[in-house]
Amino acid sequence: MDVVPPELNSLLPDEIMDTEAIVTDDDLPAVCPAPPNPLETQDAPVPMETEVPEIVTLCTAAPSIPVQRTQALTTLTSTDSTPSSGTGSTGTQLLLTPSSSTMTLQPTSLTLTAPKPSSPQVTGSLQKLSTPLALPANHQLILNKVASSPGSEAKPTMLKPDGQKLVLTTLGKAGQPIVLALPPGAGKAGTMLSPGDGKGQPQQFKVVTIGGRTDLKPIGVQAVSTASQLIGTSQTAQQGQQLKTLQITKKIPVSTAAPVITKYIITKALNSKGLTSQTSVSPVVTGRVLTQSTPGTPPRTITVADALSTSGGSKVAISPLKSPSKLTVVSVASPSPTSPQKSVAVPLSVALGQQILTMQQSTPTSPAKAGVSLSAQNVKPVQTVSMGGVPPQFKTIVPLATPPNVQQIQVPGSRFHYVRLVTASSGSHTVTGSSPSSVAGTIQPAKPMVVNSAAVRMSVPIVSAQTVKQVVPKPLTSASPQVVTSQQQRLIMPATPLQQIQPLPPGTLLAPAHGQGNMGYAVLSAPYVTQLQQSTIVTLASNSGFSTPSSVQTQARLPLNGLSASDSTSRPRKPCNCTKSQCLKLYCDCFANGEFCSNCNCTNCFNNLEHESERLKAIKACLDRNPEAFKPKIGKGKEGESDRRHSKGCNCKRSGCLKNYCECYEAKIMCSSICKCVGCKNFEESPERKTLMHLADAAEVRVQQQTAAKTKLSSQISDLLTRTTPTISSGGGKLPYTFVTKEVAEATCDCLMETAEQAELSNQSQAMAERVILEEFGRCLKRIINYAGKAKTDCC
DNA sequence: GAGTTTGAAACT
DNA sequence: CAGTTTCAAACTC
Repeated sequence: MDVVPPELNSLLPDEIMDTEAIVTDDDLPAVCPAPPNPLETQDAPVPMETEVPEIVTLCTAAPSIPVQRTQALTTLTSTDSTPSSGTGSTGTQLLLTPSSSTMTLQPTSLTLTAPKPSSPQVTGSLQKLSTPLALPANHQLILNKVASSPGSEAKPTMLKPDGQKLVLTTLGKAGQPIVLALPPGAGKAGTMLSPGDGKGQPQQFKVVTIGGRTDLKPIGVQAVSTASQLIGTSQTAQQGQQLKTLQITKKIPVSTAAPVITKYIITKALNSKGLTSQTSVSPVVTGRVLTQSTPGTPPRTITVADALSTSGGSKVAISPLKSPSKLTVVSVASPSPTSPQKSVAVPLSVALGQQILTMQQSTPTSPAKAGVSLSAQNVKPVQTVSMGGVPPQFKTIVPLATPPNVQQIQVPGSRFHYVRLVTASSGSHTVTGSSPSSVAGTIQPAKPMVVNSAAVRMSVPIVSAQTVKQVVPKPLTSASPQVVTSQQQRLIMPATPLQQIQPLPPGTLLAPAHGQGNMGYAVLSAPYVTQLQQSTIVTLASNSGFSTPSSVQTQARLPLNGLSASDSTSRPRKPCNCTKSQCLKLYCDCFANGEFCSNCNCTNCFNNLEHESERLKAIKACLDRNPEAFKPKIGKGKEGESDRRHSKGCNCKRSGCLKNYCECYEAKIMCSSICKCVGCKNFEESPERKTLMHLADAAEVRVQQQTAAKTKLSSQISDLLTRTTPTISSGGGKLPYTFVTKEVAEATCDCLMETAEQAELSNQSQAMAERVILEEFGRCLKRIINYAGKAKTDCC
């Protein structure tokens, strides 16, 4: 069994997990469908967003590349999702030619094409990257733009403020990591990545390196420096950004070769201002990196294909959450082709906020082909259905056509919840454990195609999505359904406290992975994980050859609502009790919050994966009625007003806005000018409100004090009794001291507290109260001793 | 826990 | 857009 290495968790930058660091952008479209793939005509055309997503395609240009499986990644092409895009003189090209002898890559070219005519930066600029890459020693290739158009680097303005830098890194395979960095100029091309929302958001710069040797850290460093340069040159606003490099070492079994130690180096840009919203991390999938979330950037599709033969095709979709939220990366296993030479084009489709990054594996049958073809068009496995007006958070990707088994793994101390999806073909692998030390062991040596992935959370901008894309499960078209012994799917899902994220509906995409790669990845939002937990897991287990379904059952289960136990306690979600709405109307809080119902008391609930189609219809209906239906009701008020206010205002008539019927009061905010309430008492100077507040505060303090007192008392009593009992005798002999249980101590505390309260209520003096309490305590002790003695006697 | 009240959502 | 109905949560007893 593969277990997500705990190291991934520990090594992942905090910012990744920090939802607060996520930048939200309402303008981002939820999902960017990948451009139709000419090669895969059977797929229905992917609906396009209103905003045309740009696509970045990484593909290997050299079909004839020597079989050394390694970096087939040769071409990076970013094009507008528009089919016709990409032609234009405006394209920017980056040429990369690895000079390192150690590199198995054929001289290739990295081409970035930004078809956006409107972006001046891109226009007519052809940039070449210095091909002679340094670092042959460590097998690292870092692409830097050697000659860039004068404007690109020199002019920070060239980059849109919110422009995002695209850093493509590595794919390195055994000891040959490659880092591709798109310089600002390229980023321009990157305009594709950062469409001009004009939000002025700082660029994000992330470098992720996967695979390669253990000594890759330097790469990260270098990448960092590069990134820093880029940042410094391209974006003035982002000065002071810091980069962190994470290194994750994994042993990745290769099909026929000995296991290779692969290191994941995640370099992230940190905003010196506090790591906040500007940080994002490129998801690392199966040794591939692909994505960057770019808050404020328009929908874009990035497709990357690399020559990694070991990985299975997969698609990754990250659905934007209503607000920053956690994303889950799910690896999807698919039948792997029999082709020994695993040259696989792996289109990765990831939707970040409005970006979709499509990873797909084309399963070439050519035995000796290291060549990788990759294009956005290969996104076929995933079908995106446009749901007009559906918010991004509802962007949904329908479960895999061939649902995998899911195994949930919770790594102690990790904020991520891992769920592994295991395809039916998987053997009887069992989870080896989540201990950090088992990293290398987490991957079955027998699984040649297993690729490591890192859990990455990306910042997902809030999208005011006008469209919803739904990914429909596609039938596996991959060639040979050869059964692979180790097809595994791993779902990595960070679970963060809900309060940190806006509840998000399923925004996930699970695309059937094709090809040899046994791993696919998808990003799931927590609700989906919950659903998977509820349904898919079991279902899949049943129909799969998975020999140890029980193991699935016994896997650490995700806490409710995708929250860890601690998280759940921090903000438990109230279960709904809907009876007539099928939980498909806004009456239902779960639905309104974009969550699946989980552990609710509802009847005839349709707010789950089993009724995804109905649910989507309902979502659409709600959005038709009110496009803002799923947006947070509590938002920022106008200038001069309170920071928080109800977006629509309340309409209370009888509650005085001082009961929880009032949405303003419930949100603990005061009514504003837009409220239409009658007899409102929920305003700053309201005496009633102040009284309520004081009462509430007093009550809260009282509860806290009582709790603290009880705890302390319990501890003291327990300690006292524990120490004294052995010597306490009743009728001679020692009493069993095990009778002082927690329950006994607590019961004693309850008695004392009750006595204290009665004394307080009867207005007794403190001295008197203390006396009464002590007397009660004495009685309690006596009773305890008596019972203990009796128990001893009975026992004897 | 049952019944009532309340206001948002849905409907007309 | 206004009035009415439906609905589920909040509240009361």
